[in-house]
Amino acid sequence: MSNAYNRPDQLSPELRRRVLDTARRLGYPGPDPVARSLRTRKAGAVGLLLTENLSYAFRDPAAIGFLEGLALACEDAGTGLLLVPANPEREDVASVHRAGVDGFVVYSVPDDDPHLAAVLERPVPTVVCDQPDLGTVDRVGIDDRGAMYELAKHLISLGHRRVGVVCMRLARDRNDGFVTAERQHAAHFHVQRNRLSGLAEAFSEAGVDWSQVPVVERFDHNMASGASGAAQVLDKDPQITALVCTSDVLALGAMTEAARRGLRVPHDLTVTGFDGIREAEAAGLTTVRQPVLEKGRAAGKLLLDSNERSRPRSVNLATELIIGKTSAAPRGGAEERWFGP
Amino acid sequence: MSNAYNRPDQLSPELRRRVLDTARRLGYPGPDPVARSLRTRKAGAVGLLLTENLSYAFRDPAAIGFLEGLALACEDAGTGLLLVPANPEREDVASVHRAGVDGFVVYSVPDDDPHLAAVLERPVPTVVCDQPDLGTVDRVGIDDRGAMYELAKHLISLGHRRVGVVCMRLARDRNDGFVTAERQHAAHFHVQRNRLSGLAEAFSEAGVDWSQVPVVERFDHNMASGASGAAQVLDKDPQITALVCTSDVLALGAMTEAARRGLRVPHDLTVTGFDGIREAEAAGLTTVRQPVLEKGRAAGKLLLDSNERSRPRSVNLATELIIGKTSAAPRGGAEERWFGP
DNA sequence: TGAAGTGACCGTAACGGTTCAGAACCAATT
DNA sequence: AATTGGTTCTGAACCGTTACGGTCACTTCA
Repeated sequence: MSNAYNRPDQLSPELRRRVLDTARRLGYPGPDPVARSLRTRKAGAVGLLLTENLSYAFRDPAAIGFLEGLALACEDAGTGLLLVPANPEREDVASVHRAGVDGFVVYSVPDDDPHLAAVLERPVPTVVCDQPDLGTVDRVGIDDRGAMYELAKHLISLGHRRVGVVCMRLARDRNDGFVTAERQHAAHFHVQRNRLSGLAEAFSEAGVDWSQVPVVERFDHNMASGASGAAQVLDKDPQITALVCTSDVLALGAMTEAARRGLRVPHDLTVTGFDGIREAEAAGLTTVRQPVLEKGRAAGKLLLDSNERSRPRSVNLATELIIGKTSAAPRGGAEERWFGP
Repeated sequence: MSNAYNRPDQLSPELRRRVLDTARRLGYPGPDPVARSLRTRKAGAVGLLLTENLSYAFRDPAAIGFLEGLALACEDAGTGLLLVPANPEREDVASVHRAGVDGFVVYSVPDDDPHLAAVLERPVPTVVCDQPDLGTVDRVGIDDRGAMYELAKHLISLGHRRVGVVCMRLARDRNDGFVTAERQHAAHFHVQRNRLSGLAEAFSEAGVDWSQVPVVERFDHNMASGASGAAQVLDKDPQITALVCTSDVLALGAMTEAARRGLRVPHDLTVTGFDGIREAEAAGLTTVRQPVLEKGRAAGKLLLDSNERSRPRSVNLATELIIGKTSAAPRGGAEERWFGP
């Protein structure tokens, strides 16, 4: 039977035809993929776990780029891509247990996410992306810390000393407001933690007391968050000359808030982002470009040819500092601001 | 055993603990999802089939919106979403046979796509989207024909009589060039066929000989196609006053070509799109807005509560004609063009 | 004291394929 | 006639789980 469908050379054409005929006559719908998977121990799909609601993957430009790259790797291998629903609100990891996949890609979830723990318990190869190196599974990412350090050096060389920061969520709990040094240091999101730490290091080296720098966190990642975060920072210290955002989306939001306040970018305020999404390029944003598509593709490749016996691999992709037209030297003295718009 | 994991109430806490303990000691990785699926006849995932390479889904704005809506419906139901790799170049439908899913959503594939045929043979509920009503499975879509008819009426009322068209691929074979009446009529993509037919009807009613209207087809769907398609139409008949594109992406590309030629939109040339994507709104494009996200969500909902015994449902969502700033009455006489730039 | 009732626990039969060993068959060689 | 070799075909084991019915001990009530 199975042979008739999958191994035509194993039997005579006549028998094959007869088998297939009666199969059709009996209304047999063809081999059941699940039963086949059980026997062959191959699901023909890889699972993708992300920190956010499933639909978030289609709203965030960087996530979309990552997905596109991952999808490219999958279709090259003829593998399906299963988006695993992992509601971050609930601790329900059943969806991870239920996923019939040959491996997992985990994209930017908090270190202590129960879904991640559930994935690691599954006896299938796993690639984590934008996560700390666990030592036990493959990893792909960038040098977030170094890239942000370089961006900060750029701002410092322009003369910025009084800055503010808007960052994405740092942990699973919602904290829309200022961030303590404590919380910065203990952030559960690898990416955010390292970007902040790169910033802190560069500015500390330049003699800035980092503990005095206003850092505002936003749970939701969209332009509105960037705008309101920027507002909160600017309210706290109107004299900052540069606003560093840990993502382009936040930075684009911050730009709208600056415009709303009549602050000209970069003349009155320097704004920087991170990611290098298309919209940022169009806006001429100073940012760090990271190869999101390549990241997805690399993750897929790593997963799909994981030789059981190779030690966990760790891949760092290159980033590029993009100096756009949203960064410039600060205006003369801060007191000038009194005569500003 | 199974009970220890899934049915804590069926056994004493003490035994449960003991079972789980020894399971851990023996290195038992938890119940196998594939075997579970086989037994329970539930895969916990729905499959998505689209006409293009998998990664296309993440490049096309309308497809992204659809996916987001579908993902929303899935996460509401706690279901996974499996992207089925269906390379349109190859006739290989194995990926459809291999997909362990509880149902399929088919999004905008050609009528004669072998993958679609393979899906229909699978004994699982299916929802087709942007496809003709097959009568046997659920369908969700819009009134492409009516919406385009309405758009055409708008152009006609502005005074346009000499127009050109750039459309997306009409069949599985690549035909980057002019389209015969034959090919328009026999188009295998339901959406394109109906949009063209709505156009043809409206303009025919207005006394235009549709067989003389230049219609250009592009296989790849991106802005570059829109630009080159516009170029081809304008080369053929420089005197057209309006360029109708069957998607916003094509229209945005057409706008760049118009700009390159020094044609001011809408003063020298009216350009219209279809879909109502964000970028079109930003550009002030005259277009038909369709609720792509709702379409995805509706498809998911339909699939996820498909009562076995209900007759196939057909859902048409409402569209809205958006009159932007890329459409206006044609300039005086066409001969004026001779003094143009 | 015995019958009936209640839980907790256990054993087994599918689920629907794939795989592989070996049976059956036929032809050719010794 | 018996051995060998090769091909085609059949049957059974296995993949790992869940559903279900049955056993067993223990309680309750007449």
